[in-house]
Amino acid sequence: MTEFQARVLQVVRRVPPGRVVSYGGVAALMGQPRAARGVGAALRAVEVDDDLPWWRVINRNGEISISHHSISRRLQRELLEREGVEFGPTGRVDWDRFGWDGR
DNA sequence: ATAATGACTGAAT
DNA sequence: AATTCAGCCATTA
Repeated sequence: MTEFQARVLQVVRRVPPGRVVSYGGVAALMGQPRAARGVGAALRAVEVDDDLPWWRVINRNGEISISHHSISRRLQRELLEREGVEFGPTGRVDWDRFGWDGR
């Protein structure tokens, strides 16, 4: 577990149920606003435990960002909808309604 | 130490 | 509004 990964998890763990945050958002909350890609790399590498709501992290366009050949992609949307997050006709989440700013 | 790889983004088209 | 491009960055080989 790298130092960077630990800081990422620290932020992701604070995202409330029914809300979503972008990779860049997590990066910003860590005080490293340009590390959006690094956040993705960390979530890919880290071993997910029960206390890590990884599914509440999506890309800036409000879309799920896991590559299409991944099983988790379908799962992520299901987990989000289960907590009340709605996807529009284009399969995108509205930031004004479900976005989390860190408070 | 180097290079390749994407769960990224903002600006330009 | 949708696509393209060029930086950015932690991981991994």
